[in-house]
Amino acid sequence: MDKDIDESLICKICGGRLIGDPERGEAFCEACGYILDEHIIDPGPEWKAFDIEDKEKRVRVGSPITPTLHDYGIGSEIDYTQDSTESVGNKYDALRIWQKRLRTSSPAERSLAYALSTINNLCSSLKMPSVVAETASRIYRQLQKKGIVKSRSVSKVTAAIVYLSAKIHEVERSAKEVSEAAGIEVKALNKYYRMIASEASVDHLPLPTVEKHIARLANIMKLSPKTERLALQIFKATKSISIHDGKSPNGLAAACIYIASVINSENLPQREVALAADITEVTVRHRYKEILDNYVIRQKLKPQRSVNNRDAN
DNA sequence: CATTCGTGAAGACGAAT
DNA sequence: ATTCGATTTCACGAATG
Repeated sequence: MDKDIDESLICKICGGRLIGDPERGEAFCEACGYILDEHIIDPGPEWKAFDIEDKEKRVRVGSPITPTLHDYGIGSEIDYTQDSTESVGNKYDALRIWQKRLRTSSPAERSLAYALSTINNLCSSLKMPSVVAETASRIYRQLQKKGIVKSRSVSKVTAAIVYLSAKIHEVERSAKEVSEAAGIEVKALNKYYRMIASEASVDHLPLPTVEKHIARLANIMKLSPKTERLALQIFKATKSISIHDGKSPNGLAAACIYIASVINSENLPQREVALAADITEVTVRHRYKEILDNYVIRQKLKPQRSVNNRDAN
């Protein structure tokens, strides 16, 4: 049964047999106890570059690092068994102590570890892609360095950071959703969000989001592609005039969808779009009335009647 | 009956003072 | 810090089909 042992299953130190799976870094030598690698190596892609920053930062070495762990997942401890019998053993004892201190003993590190696990929990309960948690973790580190998080509620700070991170990655959730998942007040979330958004060095929040709201709402209420396209069309057509200023993007998106559904005779109840957009029917009514008051919606059955753009400038 | 529409009062928020 | 204006929400009733 030894014949199917290949080269990689031989211990490089003593020539003994390796137990386990060396491909995943989980193997150790039967004879001398040598551990091939103490890390579990993800055999998948070593890193994913979501943006330029990631491309610069990630190196093609070692197990994938992640900002979501307080030591970036690269923590290791100096083995007690190795070298401890040599004359320099005391040196290693000292190193071991220092390493322990650096890893978990400083208050900053401890709170960081706690905050990052809070972030991870929040992101997973909101079903967000892992990149959101990673960005959130990076932001948290930034703010901790600047002393922003000191003496502030961890749950509120982390919630606000996740909220911001979701915006950055264009998987925005409503303030209500995030605050519920974090177990804090919506008002507190917004307060901390404002503070954090101004402190964190986030270059550009991705553009205004009415179009994205339409796409998101269309997605969650399973709108027909036809209606979604029409809703977008309506928004673009009405965008130029002043009626959109200062209105909530949600309301605009909901109104466009509602109008589109009526035109396509899908006739969604206002209640449904309002519910999906997390606003009230009244707001939907206001927006859609404004749009109808200012624009003539051309019936598609009689396209020859009206002209395309009555409002050139 | 369900849905839609209109309205005043009230809360929340941002801008201006 | 307070005031003011606009927006959104709530609560209600009426109109529509």
